[in-house]
Amino acid sequence: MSEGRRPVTATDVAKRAGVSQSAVSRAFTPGASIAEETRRKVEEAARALGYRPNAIARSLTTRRSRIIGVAAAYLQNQFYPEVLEAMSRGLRARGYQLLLLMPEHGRHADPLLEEVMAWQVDGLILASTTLSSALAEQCRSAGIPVLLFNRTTRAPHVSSVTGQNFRGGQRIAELLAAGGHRRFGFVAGIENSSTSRDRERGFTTWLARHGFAPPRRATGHYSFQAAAAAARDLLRDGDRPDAIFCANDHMAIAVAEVARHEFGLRIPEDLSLVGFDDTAPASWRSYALTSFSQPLQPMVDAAVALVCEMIENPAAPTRQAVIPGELVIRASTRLPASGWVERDGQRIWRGTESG
Amino acid sequence: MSEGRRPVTATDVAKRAGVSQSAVSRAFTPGASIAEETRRKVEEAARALGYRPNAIARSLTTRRSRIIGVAAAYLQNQFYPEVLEAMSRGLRARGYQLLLLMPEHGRHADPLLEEVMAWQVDGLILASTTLSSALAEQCRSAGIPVLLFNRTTRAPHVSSVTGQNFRGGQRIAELLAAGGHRRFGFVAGIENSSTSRDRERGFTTWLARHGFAPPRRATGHYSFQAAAAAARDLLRDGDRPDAIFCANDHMAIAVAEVARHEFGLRIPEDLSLVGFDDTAPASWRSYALTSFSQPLQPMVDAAVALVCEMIENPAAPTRQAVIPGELVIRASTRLPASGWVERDGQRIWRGTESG
DNA sequence: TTGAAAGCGTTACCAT
DNA sequence: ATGGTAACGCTTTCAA
Repeated sequence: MSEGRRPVTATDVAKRAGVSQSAVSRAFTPGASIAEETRRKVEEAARALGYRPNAIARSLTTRRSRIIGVAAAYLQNQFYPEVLEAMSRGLRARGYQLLLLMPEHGRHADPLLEEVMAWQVDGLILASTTLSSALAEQCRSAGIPVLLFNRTTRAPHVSSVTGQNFRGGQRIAELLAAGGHRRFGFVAGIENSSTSRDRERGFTTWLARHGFAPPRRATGHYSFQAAAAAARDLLRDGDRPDAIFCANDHMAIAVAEVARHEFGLRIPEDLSLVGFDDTAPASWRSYALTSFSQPLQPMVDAAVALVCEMIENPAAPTRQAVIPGELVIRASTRLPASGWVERDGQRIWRGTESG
Repeated sequence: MSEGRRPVTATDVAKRAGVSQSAVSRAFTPGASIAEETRRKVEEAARALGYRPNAIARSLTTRRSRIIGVAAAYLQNQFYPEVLEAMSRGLRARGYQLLLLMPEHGRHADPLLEEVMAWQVDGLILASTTLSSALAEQCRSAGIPVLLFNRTTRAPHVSSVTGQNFRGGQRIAELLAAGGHRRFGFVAGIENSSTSRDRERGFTTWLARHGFAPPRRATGHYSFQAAAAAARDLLRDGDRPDAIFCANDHMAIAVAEVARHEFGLRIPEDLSLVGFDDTAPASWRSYALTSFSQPLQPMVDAAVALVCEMIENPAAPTRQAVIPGELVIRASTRLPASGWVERDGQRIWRGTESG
């Protein structure tokens, strides 16, 4: 009620508890040496006054903000919101806050650098395939730990967490070939995205090695609209693919819509379709999209652990964590006679090769 | 290169520029009185040293963090990620950062209070229908401006930004009645959510006033799985509804899946379906969901403007902003002979009543 | 317009 | 274990 109430400080608490302000600080510092009796008095006074340590002042003296910047973009793709949600929880569990950094639409993430530096973030997670590598480089050279999530960069010595992009692409080629397909298509994400590139390389490498013609390709820029356009491109002429692998589920859904509703194709009778990520919509019955999974929680757990480790031990060597996924077979692709197992009500592609 | 490089401070810049540290501060403070020549010298030195003002230190003295806490949950619903994205950009444009606060799964948002207080956020946006009102109350009484987004609360004197929930519900009833439906169903979100309640009230009020039987109802808890279960409930017995209004698109999609794939119903021949929010998936051809829109950008713009206003003028009266939407008719409902107009390739329900 | 100096609310380092 | 005191990096008086 009293409007002009000044926020309660440690000094207020100290006064009330009859101890020094330092003692109050100790009472709120986990490992500090303080008598049980003193702590009790402080806690009581703090409770009575409604005191909470000021994180900003603390950051100033400790020179650690306990803030992690997370740069994201492209939240239309269901994968990222769920990542964000899990990251926020994961970081919080370790006492960090998540500062959300969204680049302006122009796609250059570099203005974000201002915020990153100004707020002295303890670490930065780049959770977007589309963000510029320059930002990562600048932060690194400013001594801020940078972790790439769901992407890598050409520059070595940058830690990252990704799924099995290359292997996923291979597995998908395997499954489609086993399903009797011969004319393949690929819808890429953004061209210079490592994620899309690796998935494509896995796909084409396997096909080439097994004597198949290279897939026709089009670019979907990770966007729904652009992926729809890419689908029109691939499906237009007579020699259209009978199986299309899209660099992620979000684009695969766009392709499914175009194939069905604009070209009247049946999936998988006329066209098999595979995505990547295994996001929620992939399991919606209308799409029943075969997809190589990127297990959310393990990936996020790894990212949180890694970034914390980098903060605590800046000298630690960089690491590229690759979290294993699996190819979940649904109704958008033909089911080969063998090569898969059933587990928890899902069909998992085991592959035709050992290993 | 040099590992142990200490961050550059204003004092470093001052030394190099041959001015006082205060002058450096002024050079970076928009309205400050400083000679052009001095500013130039400071800027040059700052550039040379790579100086950026430390936002944390600034916050400590100004007693304004320029951080807005945004509490969200339920990012599975496409509406919220897009809100988050727009909010981050909108806040940034006004010099604020977005601290993402995700409650633990237990659904009690109250532990978030710790962070809100510790970080001295300048304002708090509660962007989730499911977050506890208690948090809002505690913040308000701590003098932190609170804005409810896409929800309201029983307590008066809390500012909010919502869509036209009540009116939307009415419009939907109108459209369905005009389409010749007689047996209505409603899938609620979380029971004590103002948003779901208002939408339902609009729906049932209109139906009652026009002599229709009240809709059968089930609860989807804003969750995909629960909404699917609700659909099974509503569709199971012989006297099933021939039109279902779901409190949001996310649940409507779940209902569509169940109706089609478990009950073999055709939409809209056997069952009309309406959602709310008009999120991206609503326009996907496989669903073509009729939906009352909540225009994202206007809602977010209003929220950002409002929260900034509350920060700058804490004495300002509270406001409940209601952002108008419209009922977009797609193929998931029968199209009445009249009552709608075509605009930008979309069919908009104009209604049978004036006003 | 400018510089000196006093905070802002903590933590960290001293002695004690 | 405790209290005093010096930072932390900035903004904001206040004199000059």
